[in-house]
Formats: sequence, C-alpha cells, structure tokens
Amino acid sequence: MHETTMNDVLDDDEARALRAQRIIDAVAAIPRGRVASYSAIAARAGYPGRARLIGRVLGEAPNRLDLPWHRVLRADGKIGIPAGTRGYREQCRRLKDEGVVVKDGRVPMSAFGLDHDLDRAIWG
DNA sequence: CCGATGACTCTGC
DNA sequence: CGCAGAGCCATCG
Repeated sequence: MHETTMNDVLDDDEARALRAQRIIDAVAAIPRGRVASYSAIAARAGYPGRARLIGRVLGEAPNRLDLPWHRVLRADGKIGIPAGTRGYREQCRRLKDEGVVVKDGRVPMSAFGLDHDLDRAIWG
C-alpha cells in the first residue's frame, strides 16, 4: 500500500487495548493468597514468551481497577519491582497481608504459586 | 534507524 | 548462588 493511515493507528490502539485487557483478566484471576509469575500470566493471556509485556501493562493499568498486581512475581519468586522503591514495599505489604510468605523479597513459589494442578482448577 | 531500558526468562557454566 | 548471553519487545531519545 502506501502511507500510514488513521485507520492503521486506530487498529494499533485497539490491538494494544485488547492485549491489556487479556492480561488484566489473567491477573485478576489470581486467587487471594496465591501468586503467579509474569511469564505464566503472559502465557495465560495468550502471549507466551512475552513476560516483559506484563510488567509494562501492570505499570500502566489504572488503580481504579483494583488489580491484584502484587500477586505477580518473577519466575524465581522474587518481587519484580526494584527493591527499595515504594511499589516494592507496597507489594511486600499486600502479600503479607493476605498470608503470603515473603522473605528477603522472595516468595516460595513451591508453596504459593498456582502452577501444576491448581492452575488447571482455576484456569482450566 | 539506532541504541538504551526495563515490574522478564531460560540455558549454561 | 552468581554471571553471561541470548531471546523477548514496547518505548524513548
């Protein structure tokens, strides 16, 4: 074709919005007291291998959605937000508030992660 | 277009 | 456990 049209731009926005929505839904599905990795959420949302996208979307997501963003951790169980920041402390607090063990900024995924059989029970 | 930057991950040593 | 390297990819300057 030729130049970039207004429709192309709108399509991009729409795609981005859909992407965000799918990710938001996946995060919202994480039950209280449990956690999931960025990569697991990415896969669940339909974007396997795109873990970085999750952090990006969560960071942009409006607070009014009350997303359980704190239940999303790195694959090794560590908090993804840079240590020492406000978000880091907030995530730590929220997790502990719902009974999740956080030691040295890390959560034992073997005990709180919803991998294996549990994830199937929740996400099918 | 390029390079740098992350709320990332996996493999390999 | 740590580090390097390679993918990943939207954003930014």
